[in-house]
Amino acid sequence: MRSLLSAADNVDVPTPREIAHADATARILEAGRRQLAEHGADGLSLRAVAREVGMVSSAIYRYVASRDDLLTALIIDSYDRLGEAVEHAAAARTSPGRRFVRACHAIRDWGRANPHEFALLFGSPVPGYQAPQSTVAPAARVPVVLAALIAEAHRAGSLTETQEKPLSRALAAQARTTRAALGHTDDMTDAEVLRLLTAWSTVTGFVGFELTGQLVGSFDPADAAASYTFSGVAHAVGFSDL
Amino acid sequence: MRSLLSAADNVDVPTPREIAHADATARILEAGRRQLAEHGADGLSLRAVAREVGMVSSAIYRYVASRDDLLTALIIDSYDRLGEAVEHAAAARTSPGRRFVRACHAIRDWGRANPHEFALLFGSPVPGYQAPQSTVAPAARVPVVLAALIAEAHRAGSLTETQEKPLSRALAAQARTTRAALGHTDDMTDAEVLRLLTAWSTVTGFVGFELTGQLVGSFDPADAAASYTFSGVAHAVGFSDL
DNA sequence: TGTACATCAGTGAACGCGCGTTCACTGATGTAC
DNA sequence: TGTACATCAGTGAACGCGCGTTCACTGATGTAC
Repeated sequence: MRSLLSAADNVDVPTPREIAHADATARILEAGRRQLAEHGADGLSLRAVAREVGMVSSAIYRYVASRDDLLTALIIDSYDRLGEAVEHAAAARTSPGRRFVRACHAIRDWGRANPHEFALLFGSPVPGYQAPQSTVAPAARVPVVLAALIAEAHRAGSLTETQEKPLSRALAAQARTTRAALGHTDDMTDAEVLRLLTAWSTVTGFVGFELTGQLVGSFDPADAAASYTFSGVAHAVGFSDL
Repeated sequence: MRSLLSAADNVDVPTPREIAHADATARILEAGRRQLAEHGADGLSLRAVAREVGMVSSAIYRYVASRDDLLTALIIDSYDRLGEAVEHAAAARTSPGRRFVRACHAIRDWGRANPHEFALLFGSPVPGYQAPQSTVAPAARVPVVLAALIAEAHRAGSLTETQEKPLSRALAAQARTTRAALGHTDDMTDAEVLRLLTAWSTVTGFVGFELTGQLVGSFDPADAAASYTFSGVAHAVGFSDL
């Protein structure tokens, strides 16, 4: 009976061993996250992770194929956490424009709280490391949120139509592909997706400046400048409901 | 007579030994630059540099106090090269607005040609490394160039006055300080220096996206998007002479 | 229900590596008289 | 002009370190009959 049960359950219900394995993997990821937060991507070492979870270094290989494997998992995890924070901020009950600004602030807040992770995602490419396909979807989460807000305003007709420069054929094709990838073939113009690109660049660039200390001596406590800039960004995107 | 000569010359003319020392230092910097370009900041090792210049590793310490010392020198060098490229682009014989766009492209071009250096300047903070005061002036070169173009257009009266949101007291104070630091107390408004901040953020963010592969699958060969974006940036700053 | 076997988690030692930095040294190049 | 001495460039060995990864192993936990 028991064997029958477990045979049936094996299809979807995890065995105790599988649970333990998943638990240990989670603890390793958590330790890796702490390592990453404290010492940055280059300070991430399997041996240190092992030490932190109370294993001998070789035991890690039961759960993780290599250092690069762990790093990839942490990148995906970081994208997901940032994405989650931004999605949460964008889910407020206000106008799309206000939610857009909130999303920008969420990006900044997350970056300030997790500077090394932010740098891992948007800063230097880790030498010798090539991001695999599995990071693509998580990486798109933030743009997807921003795009949804723009499309919402577009549908509501509240997005200001600025006079647009004509796009070259190549650029228009890229814009169309990108809109399709974001799921907005019909409720977003080519010019709008390009304004999204600009906005997203501005916010990331601003936060990058702040985190790498470029603003020291000018806009150093950058809260006021951030608010001003993000409002301006939303305005430039065309939101009229700020 | 010789001793008199060399005594007199010692004040400003370098002795042969000083020349040799400067030469070796230059060769070490050059090797460090190559290391940095190829393997990134974390792949930079004094031993590898020593190998490349044909010295034994300990000999490097005749010329460089430590690894961090070399890294600082390379950071300054990178800022200076980027600054030089941008200054050169901004020196063309056209309208300030067009020169501004040219400067943006120069930033992008330099970043694409020197991705690891770009990442060193604007990407992740190197773990455990604190940028010393000596990097501040070189770091300001690009903003200084952009600010000069804005001020030039301001003086010519060709800068569009958009309706500005009022600044908070704190932000206005920072804007004033920044204008003063850039040497534009009288020919630039607070709003204008904030538009500079936004523009500079956008360009850096855009180039960062491109270099870290965030644009793969959307605006991947990013030339067209870059041109479009940088024109838009210049327009947003207020240039009407594009 | 109890025994025999397979699976898996974690150990401990070892591999080879490259690193930054120190130190006592050998020669060559300059300087002072 | 020639000798005595100081300065500096570069050598070679060594230090202690932490790393990623492999491998043969011990026990404990599960599975099959």
